[in-house]
Amino acid sequence: MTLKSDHPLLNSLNPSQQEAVLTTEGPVLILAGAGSGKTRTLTHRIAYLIAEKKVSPFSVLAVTFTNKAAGEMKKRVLNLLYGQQKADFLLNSIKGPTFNHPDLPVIGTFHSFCVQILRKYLHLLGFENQFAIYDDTDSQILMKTIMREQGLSTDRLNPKAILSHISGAKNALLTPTEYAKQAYSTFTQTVADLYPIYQKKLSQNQALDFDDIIMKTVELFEKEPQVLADLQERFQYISVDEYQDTNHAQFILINKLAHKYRNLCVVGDDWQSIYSWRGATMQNILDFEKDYPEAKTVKLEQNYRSTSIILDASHSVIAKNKKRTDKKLWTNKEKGPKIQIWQALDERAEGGMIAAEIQKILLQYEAPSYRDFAILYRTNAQSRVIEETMLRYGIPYRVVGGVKFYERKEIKDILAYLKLIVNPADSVSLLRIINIPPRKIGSKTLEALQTMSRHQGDVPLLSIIQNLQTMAGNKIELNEGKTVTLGQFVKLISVMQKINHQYPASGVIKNLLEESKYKEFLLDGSTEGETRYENVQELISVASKYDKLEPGLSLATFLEEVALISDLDQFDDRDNAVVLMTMHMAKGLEFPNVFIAGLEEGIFPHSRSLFEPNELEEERRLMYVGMTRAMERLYLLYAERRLLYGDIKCNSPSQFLRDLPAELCESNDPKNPLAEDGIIMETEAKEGILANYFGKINQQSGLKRIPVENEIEFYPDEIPDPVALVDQTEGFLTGQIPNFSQGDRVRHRTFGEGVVVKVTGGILTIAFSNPQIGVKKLASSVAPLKKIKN
DNA sequence: GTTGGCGTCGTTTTT
DNA sequence: CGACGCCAAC
Repeated sequence: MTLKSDHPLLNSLNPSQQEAVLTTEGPVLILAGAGSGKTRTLTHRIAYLIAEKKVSPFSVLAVTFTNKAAGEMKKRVLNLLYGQQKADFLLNSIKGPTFNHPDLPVIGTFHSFCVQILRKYLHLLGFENQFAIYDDTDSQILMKTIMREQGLSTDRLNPKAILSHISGAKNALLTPTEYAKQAYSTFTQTVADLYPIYQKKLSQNQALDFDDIIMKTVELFEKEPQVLADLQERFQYISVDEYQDTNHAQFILINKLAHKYRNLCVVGDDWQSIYSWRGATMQNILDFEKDYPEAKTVKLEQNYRSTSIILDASHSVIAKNKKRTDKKLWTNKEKGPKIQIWQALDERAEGGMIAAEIQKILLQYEAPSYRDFAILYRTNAQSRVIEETMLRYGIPYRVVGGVKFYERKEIKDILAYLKLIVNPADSVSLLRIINIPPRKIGSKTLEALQTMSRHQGDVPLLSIIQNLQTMAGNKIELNEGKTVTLGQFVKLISVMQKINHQYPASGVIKNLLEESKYKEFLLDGSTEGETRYENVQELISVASKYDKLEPGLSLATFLEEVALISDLDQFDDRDNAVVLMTMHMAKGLEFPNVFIAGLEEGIFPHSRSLFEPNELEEERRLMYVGMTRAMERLYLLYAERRLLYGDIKCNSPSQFLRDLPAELCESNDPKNPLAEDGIIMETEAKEGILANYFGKINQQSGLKRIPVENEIEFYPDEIPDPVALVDQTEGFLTGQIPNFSQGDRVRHRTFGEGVVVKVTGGILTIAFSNPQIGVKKLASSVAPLKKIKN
């Protein structure tokens, strides 16, 4: 291949990247390792197509998984094409998708791209083009309603589990009939019964759930060949980012689109496939060369992100996986500091060690700022304690994900109102807010309305209420008072619909707050109410970004984007704050300093995947993703014991630590977390701690040990901390919580009931009523004990 | 119809 | 430990 390295779009790229850019025609598979300049290559390739190959931007499509990735790509492509000034101007002046813009490429997520198509063509499938988009919560409410109607108890059958099976079916493009054919158990049979009802209800509400958005688009392509042909003709050059995360439906969707011109460029890394639980099939990327035999494959193996120590260590972790392609990343970067493996006393000390280290680095080096640090974890629940520590240390932080803004009650309420205003058929939204603020419309009234709706062929509830006014003397036992109340609600909605024709999105919300009395309802004098009101104000400011659009369209566009927004999109890397997020969320990001917390068996790898080899491999890929976020320093932490689901647990250090080469690491653990026999098994809490304190010290692997710092210093002095402290003289742990005294009756999780006969420091001597167990000594701070009434 | 108290339940990752 | 659902009392 001749290298035109003097070309401005090529001269900053390495040879493999250039090759990827220059292969403009036909299918291309770019296997891009972590930190290998994947986005850079993709954006340069798109810019090259347009600027050099004179492909019309209108014919270019690039699909990503997150809005953030799409936004980033859009920004970078426009920068390359037009320079920063014009790019910024363009980005600011266009709101919403570029689907209908003649001079810009379409760069968006799978979902937003499909929504654009469906807004235009869904009527061909018997839906209205102004459909609503249901999120998980909406779907759950709907499913619960269905199950109640079907007389299925939501106690015995979990609506979430049913929905997740339906989701799986949709990801595999199975219609209710097809799903029913392969139902193999009583549970899947139940799912097979509920799936068609769920679809019918969605359709009555003129709503699609997330999976429908993809599946309906594929259905549209199948049933309307002309639509597909038009789109094939339009999108002659297609790129897909993170191809390893596509599910079957997305795979089919893209293949249909690319079928005619076959100019399909997919980019991905099977080592970073972490969404199989959501239907992603890594097989799509592994099979690309089979699906497109003429494909050109380019491997990007030079890593520009991490030090060689981080790169080598993460490589030895991923190398343990059996199912993966072979590649070897390399770097020009220096070795860098060793990976720090730290054992903390408990989850609070873990947070303390992280906070102290952040402060230490900030003092030691002038350059880093808070935004250079990320704290990653497996589950959102872990963020809480770390957050508290950050607060105590006065370190500015930002939690991405977790308690989600768009899932807050007040936000969902306002959005439900807005959805109903735009789409009066949306009865799920109606049910959510018809009695918020309280209007004395309770379950009795609603049941009556729902019955009427069913008898009239599932007419939307709002129409039922409207008709109540006209058909005087309705036969259902709704007294006049109720009819009046309901009439007021209908009036409110119709007033708001008029307002929607006069004001842009933010104006509609402001009016709504007054008209519906929702503002009064929130501002009840409590501080909590004020916070909620602030959240609503925040929503208004988001909505005001759509104020340039004409009334009506403004609100509709706002709702559409909000429905597909994720919390990652709220993450602003210009914020000067330490970032806390899950490793899933962190994919695609990079930070100079990364802490991974909670490296314990049962947490990471998660307990649910411990016994399933495929899932364990996915956990290991997640570990790989987490580690490769780090540029300079990487810290891996685990706690000796941890408060988990209300109990104190002692988990052994994560098995992934054992995959690390000792010479690349330093540890403060007196035992060796890297060695097989240094691992204590999960045991009764007390035994775990004793094993840790008196257990065999394993020195054989050559792991470099750093001086053990006094863990207590990680708790700030000024704040009294009730957590157990190490009693140096006895070598035992003395607990302050909870306080037991002689004579207390207690219940132990496994030993059953007993009586405290002696208290020495934190050690309780308990006589259990079960003679097989007898008298035991337990550490009060960690034993799973509860006081019970005498 | 609304409120609050109490008990039970389940605890992953998310476009 | 926390969210949520159910039931009993207002």
